[in-house]
Amino acid sequence: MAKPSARERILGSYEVILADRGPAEITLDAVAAHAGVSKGGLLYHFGSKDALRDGLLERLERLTDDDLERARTAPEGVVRYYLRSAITDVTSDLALHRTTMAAIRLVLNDPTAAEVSRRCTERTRELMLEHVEDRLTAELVMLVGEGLYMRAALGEEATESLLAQIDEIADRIEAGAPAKATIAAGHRKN
Amino acid sequence: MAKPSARERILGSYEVILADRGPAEITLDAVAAHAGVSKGGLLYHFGSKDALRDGLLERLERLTDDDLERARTAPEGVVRYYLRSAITDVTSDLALHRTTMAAIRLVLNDPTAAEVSRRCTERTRELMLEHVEDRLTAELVMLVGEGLYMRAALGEEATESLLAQIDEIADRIEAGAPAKATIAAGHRKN
DNA sequence: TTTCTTATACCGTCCAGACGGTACAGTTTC
DNA sequence: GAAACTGTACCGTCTGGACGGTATAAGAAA
Repeated sequence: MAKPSARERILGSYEVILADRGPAEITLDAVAAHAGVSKGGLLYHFGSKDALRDGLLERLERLTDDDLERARTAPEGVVRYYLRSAITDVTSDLALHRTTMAAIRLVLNDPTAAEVSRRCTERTRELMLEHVEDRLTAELVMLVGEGLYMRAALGEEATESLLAQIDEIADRIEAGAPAKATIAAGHRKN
Repeated sequence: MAKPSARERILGSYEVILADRGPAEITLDAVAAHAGVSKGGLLYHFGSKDALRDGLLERLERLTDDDLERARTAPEGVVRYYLRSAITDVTSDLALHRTTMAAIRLVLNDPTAAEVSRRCTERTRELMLEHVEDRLTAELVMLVGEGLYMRAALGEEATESLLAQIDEIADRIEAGAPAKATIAAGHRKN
């Protein structure tokens, strides 16, 4: 990967600036400069700022699907895989994490772009539901994960100390879940 | 209450636009129009856009402190109070919620303003630590709450169905905590 | 083999409009 | 009569985006 295509580089710069400096500082000039490309060059690949946004969201969806596939086959199970990556990603340089951070910033800046992000969450939730005993467990795992992403987005230090406690977290969250066969002994919603 | 001062109205409009439409659409003109005030009038009260931001963050800090005081004396306990308001606030029109949403959008747009928000989180965490048995419990409660705020900020529908499950959520999270006192049995107060 | 054509991948400049902010004179409200 | 505005006019800067030009390489045509 000595030389990623200019297009990829531009998209990467877009993400980095979004994730590190926030939407307030994202301009075509800034992206072009960071990517080592002229503004004209940038506009050759992405005809508008909106196209840049669409490119990011597209990438987010692709990377998320890849990650869900990895989660599905993770030996530790979906719950622990999800929690682990929500914690680890904060410091790791996984492409998905950077893309996610950028997307969060983007969507919170301009709520009209929220659909893709919602779709990604929804798919994660579906996968989670297939792998836990009840709805509440899935909900809590998701919420803890979203909390971690929130912290990362707010620029708080990584909570790496949680890494060693993943098993305990998962155990606690699953603690009250009904045993395998039946769903929720009191309330079920449709 | 029939007529809040123009200053308060302006700040309110600033919050509403931030929370509903996002930082991308916040301009002095938009705020002035929404508040029913001329641009000159706006600038009379807030000499610059930054002053508007500072006003919001100041209000956030004040409302947060008020809320922490309420949490401290809530009969259901800090944990349940915190979870309940993180769920309820999504739909309720409490001033704190709107201010928080606006602040989240603001901070994620311009990370340099993150300090106040961090301070509020820190104070909440401290209170939480005083009222739970161990660190992990506090951490999980906070994370679930932050997850809920994240969802609200992303514009997802309120998870009101969780309201009925607050006790179960709290029980699960506290499940593995070293038992200093009876926790799961009933509401514990301090 | 040289020339012409076409496609791709850019560069650099320019411009209209938006935005933050200033200035200030006039008007209403307390 | 002061404080709290309104309204208008204006300025400098930044930004997105349009546009025309350039370099290069690969084929097709002569």
